[in-house]
Amino acid sequence: MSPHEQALLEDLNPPQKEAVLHGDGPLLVLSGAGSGKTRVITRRVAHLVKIRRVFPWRILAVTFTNKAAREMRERLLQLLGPQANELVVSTFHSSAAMILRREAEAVGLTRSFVIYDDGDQLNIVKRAMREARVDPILQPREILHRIDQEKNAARLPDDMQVDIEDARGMVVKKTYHAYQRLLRAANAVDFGDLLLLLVSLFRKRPDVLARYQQRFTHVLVDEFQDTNPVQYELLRLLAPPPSANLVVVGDDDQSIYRWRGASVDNILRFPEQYAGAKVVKLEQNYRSDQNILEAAHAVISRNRRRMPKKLWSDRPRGEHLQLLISRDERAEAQEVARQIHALQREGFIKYSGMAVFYRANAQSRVLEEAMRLARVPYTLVSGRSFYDRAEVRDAAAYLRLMVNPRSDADLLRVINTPARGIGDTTVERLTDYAEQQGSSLYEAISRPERIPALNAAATRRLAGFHALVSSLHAFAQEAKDAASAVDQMLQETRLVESLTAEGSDESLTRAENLREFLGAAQEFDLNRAAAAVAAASAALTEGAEPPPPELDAAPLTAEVPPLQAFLEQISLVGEADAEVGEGRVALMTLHAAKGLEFDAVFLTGMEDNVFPHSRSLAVEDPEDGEEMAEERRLCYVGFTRARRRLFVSFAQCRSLFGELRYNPPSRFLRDVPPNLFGIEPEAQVTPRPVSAPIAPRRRSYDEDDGPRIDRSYSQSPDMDGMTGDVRGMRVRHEQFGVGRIISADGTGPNAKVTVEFGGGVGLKRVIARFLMPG
DNA sequence: TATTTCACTTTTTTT
DNA sequence: AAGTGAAATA
Repeated sequence: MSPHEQALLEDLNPPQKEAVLHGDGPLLVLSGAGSGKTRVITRRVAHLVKIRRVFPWRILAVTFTNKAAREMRERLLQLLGPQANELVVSTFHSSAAMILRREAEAVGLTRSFVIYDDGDQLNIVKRAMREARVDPILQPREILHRIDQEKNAARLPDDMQVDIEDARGMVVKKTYHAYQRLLRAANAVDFGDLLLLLVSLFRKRPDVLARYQQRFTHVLVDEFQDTNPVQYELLRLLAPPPSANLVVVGDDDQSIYRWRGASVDNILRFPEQYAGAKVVKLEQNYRSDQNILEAAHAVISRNRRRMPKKLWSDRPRGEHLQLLISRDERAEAQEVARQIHALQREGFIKYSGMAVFYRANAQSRVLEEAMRLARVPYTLVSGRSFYDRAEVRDAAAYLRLMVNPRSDADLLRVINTPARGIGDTTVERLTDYAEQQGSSLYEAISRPERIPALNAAATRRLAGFHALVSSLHAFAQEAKDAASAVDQMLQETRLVESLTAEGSDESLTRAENLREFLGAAQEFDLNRAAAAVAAASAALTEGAEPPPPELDAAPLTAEVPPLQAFLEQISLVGEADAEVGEGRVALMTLHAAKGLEFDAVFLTGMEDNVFPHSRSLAVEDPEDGEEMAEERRLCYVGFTRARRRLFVSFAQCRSLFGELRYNPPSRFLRDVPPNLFGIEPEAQVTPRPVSAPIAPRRRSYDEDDGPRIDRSYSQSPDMDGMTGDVRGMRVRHEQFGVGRIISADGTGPNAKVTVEFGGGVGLKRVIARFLMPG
């Protein structure tokens, strides 16, 4: 074995080595959380290139999120040096977009097609509904959702099997038809199209498919459990069963995108589909201390349909999990901030090693406020908040219009931004005319005088707007980098000036955002230049043979003009990629947390209806449903992100949706054995089996119609978190019933509190951990 | 046409 | 509670 090879296999355990060394043919790597799967993928790629002499441009590594792609690219750069730049490492959507751009003509698009986001999609659906003259028995949102589902399932409108009796289905199908027509007319695609159009291209054109099959002899997929049918179909086309070199890596316990059409079956049935596939299990966890791992296992093991496996680790037991109980969501956020401070003061864990998770984005606001107040540096990892701001979207719409003036959705967005006296009436007449002519809006305003029912002023303004767009379009053809195009656009549209002129604080911030947008373009140009240099130097790398000229070895992005590439990044990547925030605590949703790890993790909002989400509880038999199973997996993902410290936190009430809601602690907390919180089973007042909760004494209390708290739960709370503002908090005690905290002393598991109980019991001093929130 | 007001929905998670 | 969209008003 060469020293090179030895270095690549160093510090890998036997199954990891097996996966890296696996020769040709399909391979399924079942990798538990924290079992080093990224390491396996990257080492395997390095091994392919360095030892097995596979050209890097023959390797396609697909991930699910941009974060994962970026991380993988970085690690490969370390392992391979500049050669790594020739690999194709990207998300499903961006690699599909790259290929689609090269083959645009074959699917009825031009190379300069644009990618529509959510909001654009909704507008198109509304238009499609009008044009298809469907009964509005379904809301546009609902229809869009169902169209998305069709796309996820790899079905075009004609593939939809709808019973003629099924009125709703027919509405969806008709709208879907019109929707696709509108997108094509606008030279635009949505997220789903990126995958679906590529699949249908590959199906219709074996010659095109063959080119890519020949090029990509090695395909690797990360997070395979989250692929949906289109994605799987794409893989099957590119790397056909049963014998292609397809490596899929995943963990059925971490499948959290069922709602988006992902199907766990893909991973469960892979060994059948690719008969003879080798299966490797990675079950040793290197990340989390025992207590954390056991808690995670306790939660996930209640799911029925799982691939058999159990993570193990030789890591120490570590610290106990900590439960934080607060009165409401503000107190919860404060408490989290306090604990963060404490951890930071201890000095073992830096801000950058901590993360706060929540189920839904709406929960982030309070947390942010508390962090700001407590002066905890944080970054909100929310995919794309910057690019979601109205002014930034306006700017992006102008850019897309520059590249592709036919993009009606973008044109409508900015036709009166900044205000130029083109009102709803004019727009309505314009769209009517364009629809009737079957032309794009841009085309229609090239001769506004032909539009009937428009007055002279409106005609003049439309002509002016047309001149603006066509001037920008002309500029875009020449633009040599993204920043100059953005700069030109900002100047000609006077977007910044009009905001500055408004003078309000808010509009000044928005103007600032636009300058930041220009900055983002400049940064993009710099990165692109650097990448070009790196790619050029890779070609000169010692020992790298030039690819045979008859083969397509060009980087997939080679011919894409800079402005288009920038737009693509905006649509597909968002800002999370920009900077993760050094020295800052990360705030994110549980979904965004997938694939990451932190020394300390705070899991907030651990309440039924929040997490598990109310939607998963709204089904007939929640505990049995696939919804609950997915929430459980999400909880598992959350727990297993933590290396050393895991804090779970809930609030006794929170204002949700405008009103105060009292939610019981999350059922997932009940699954965690109390000893993991540092509570010894002997210390329980009255131990009872979870399966047979005894009716509580104080019936009057439990007869309210609020949600029941399983009393077995009262064995577990650790009142450590109940520092600070506990006075006045309502609590409940096994024997004494409900009361209100008067005062508290001490901390930790033995903290005592004085409580005034009702029901004639009066003042009592009790140990805090025998109380539960009431 | 532009601006203001008021009723109304919205909150699951992301490419 | 806040942001959106439609109706009412200037």
